[in-house]
Amino acid sequence: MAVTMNDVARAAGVSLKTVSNVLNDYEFIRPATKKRVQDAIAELGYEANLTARSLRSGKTRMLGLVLSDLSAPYYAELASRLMKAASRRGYRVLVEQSDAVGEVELNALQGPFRQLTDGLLFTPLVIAADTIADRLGKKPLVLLGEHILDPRFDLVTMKNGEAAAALTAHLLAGGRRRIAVIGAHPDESAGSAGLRLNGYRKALDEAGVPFDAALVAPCEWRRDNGAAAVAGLLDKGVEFDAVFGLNDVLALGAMHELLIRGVRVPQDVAVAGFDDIDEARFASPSLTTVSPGMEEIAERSIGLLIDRIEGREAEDQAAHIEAEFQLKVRESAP
Amino acid sequence: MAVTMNDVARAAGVSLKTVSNVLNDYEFIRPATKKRVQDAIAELGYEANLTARSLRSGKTRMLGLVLSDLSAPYYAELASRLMKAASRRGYRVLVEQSDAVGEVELNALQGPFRQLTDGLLFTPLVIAADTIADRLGKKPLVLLGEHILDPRFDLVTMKNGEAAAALTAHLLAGGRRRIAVIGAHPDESAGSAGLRLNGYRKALDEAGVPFDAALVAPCEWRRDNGAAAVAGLLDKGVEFDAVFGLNDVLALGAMHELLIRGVRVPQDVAVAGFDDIDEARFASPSLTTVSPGMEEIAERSIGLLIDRIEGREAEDQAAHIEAEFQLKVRESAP
DNA sequence: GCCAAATTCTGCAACGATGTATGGCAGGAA
DNA sequence: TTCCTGCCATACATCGTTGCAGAATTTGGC
Repeated sequence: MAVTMNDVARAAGVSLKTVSNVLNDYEFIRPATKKRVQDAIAELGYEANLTARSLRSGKTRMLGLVLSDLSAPYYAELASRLMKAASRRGYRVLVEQSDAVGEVELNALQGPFRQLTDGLLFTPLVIAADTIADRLGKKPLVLLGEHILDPRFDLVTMKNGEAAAALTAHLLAGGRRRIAVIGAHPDESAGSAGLRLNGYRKALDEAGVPFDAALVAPCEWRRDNGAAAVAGLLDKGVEFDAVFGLNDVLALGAMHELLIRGVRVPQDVAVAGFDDIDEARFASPSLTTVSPGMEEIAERSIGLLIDRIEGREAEDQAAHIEAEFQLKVRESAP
Repeated sequence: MAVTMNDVARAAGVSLKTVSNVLNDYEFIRPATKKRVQDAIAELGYEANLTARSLRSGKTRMLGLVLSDLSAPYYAELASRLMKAASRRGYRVLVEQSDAVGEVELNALQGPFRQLTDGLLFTPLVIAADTIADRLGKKPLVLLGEHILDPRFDLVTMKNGEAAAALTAHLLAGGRRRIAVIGAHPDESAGSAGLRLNGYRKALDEAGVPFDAALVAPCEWRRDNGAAAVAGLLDKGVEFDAVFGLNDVLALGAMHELLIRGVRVPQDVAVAGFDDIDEARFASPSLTTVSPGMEEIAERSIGLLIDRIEGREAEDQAAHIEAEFQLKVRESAP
């Protein structure tokens, strides 16, 4: 049905292999032959069969991206950028949503998903470094965003702790003393939540402000949870003059709840988030947050992964890349 | 390197083809044989090579999704749902971002992207129905969201016109008479923008409110454009008591600009959007909008596409499915 | 116990590309 | 003339799977 290399070969009066050689830029081909083949290709509208090529070469030119949920704005923006960066280098990205379910994460590491891709960008939310190492095959893997600083794995991330500390310091400098933290993950210290919480505590320490566990609300990073967490604090009568949402959607959910209840932002309570999603700039009031250098993260993680795949990177050492962050001071916490 | 069907066959003491038969649920296999094969598979940790299977069968069990930009919240949420719906049926989704560039849309229809997928979910923003028909191969295609109501194509969409009319009627019922519209696409009538604008005009007509072209601001559907459009209207001195953003991010951008300039929402100007993205519920004030029945859209478009792929649907007639919408009245336009 | 039919299993040839090995044919050196 | 080298093109095997056709075995009816 479709035009194959064989048809092209027949049309150009050469062997099948010569067509293959033309396509793969083989050195020794008479210009005249090359032209005949290329003309035949154009005439017949030949397109290489990627599946056959993959079977033969063992490469798919697809990268896997494993994240919890594409509908989360941060991941959506990141995925969009990653796909564009990959596309520029001749790769596609296949996305797998784990919903933070360990089994799905595992399957992404070894199952059919792995087979379909030449390398993986992985955001491990549930499974641990040793599990990854166990199940990891020979294909390259770059960890994304979280902070499993393990000599076995490449990692591209941002300065979670430093950024959180800088943001907290900013709130403290604004005179806030009781800063609620929303979105902690108590059983985890290496993930973004843990690192950001550490940054927060460090900034408090440095300012000599005591840490109060009552101000920390654990929850998953969703808008409605942010709102519920603030509601919980208010209902319990916990006093606070600022809210630090460990990511933007949490902060925005929290801000919504505050405003509904007549709490003024930032006059009564300042609000700050983390991620600088597009929405943060246009919220009302606009949201003070940390910009994680997403463009740099996308570009460098794709670059690193493809370098590994194509063997351009020394294999003996894992790369640990930390993108630069920027504090974005806006209305919600001036 | 990897375990192949041949290895399994040897281990189970059967022919390679019998292993294949077991994997493909061939009817006539002795239970004992089946078990021997399955045990061998489990023991060796055999996993089918999807590339080889694709080459042989001509199917990839991947669906293509073509949209303009995954970082737009509506598309991100839609893509997430589509991927989950596809996953339940044993398919994966490969996303292509067109950035509303015609050439990319074309390539998605016929290039390598098409080859990698068994069927396409396509949101045509630039190219026209005839172009699609020209370049369309034999693989199934379902149009998504836009309104190319053409007997040649399957279409899953929502009642854009009706919903826009209902929303406009709601604003009119609230006493608004000068409703600005943001995000029109003047050169296009079959797309979402055109249909929604028509619905708006229809509702005005029915209420006997004159249409004023000065109230219509054309722009692409981005948050910053929404803000800029409102700024333009205000600066030009155009009077209005409501803003209808043709989608939510436009409305949210508009609302942001209004609030910055001290215009009260909804007291001075009501604001309404379209899409009911997650963010709408948590904006401040929360955004009145139209919920497009996204779950239904996702479920039915995936179902339809897979039915076509697997030949379960009569081929002689295109399906035109319109999901039900819901008006979500919130604070921004009570 | 025999034959036809039903069941169970197998071998071969693809799917469409690429790597390896090798075959011709020039032209220059011996 | 003979041999070698460099250039260009080809044949064959192969990647791992499934469709087709048919071989081998069992079953059932009488």
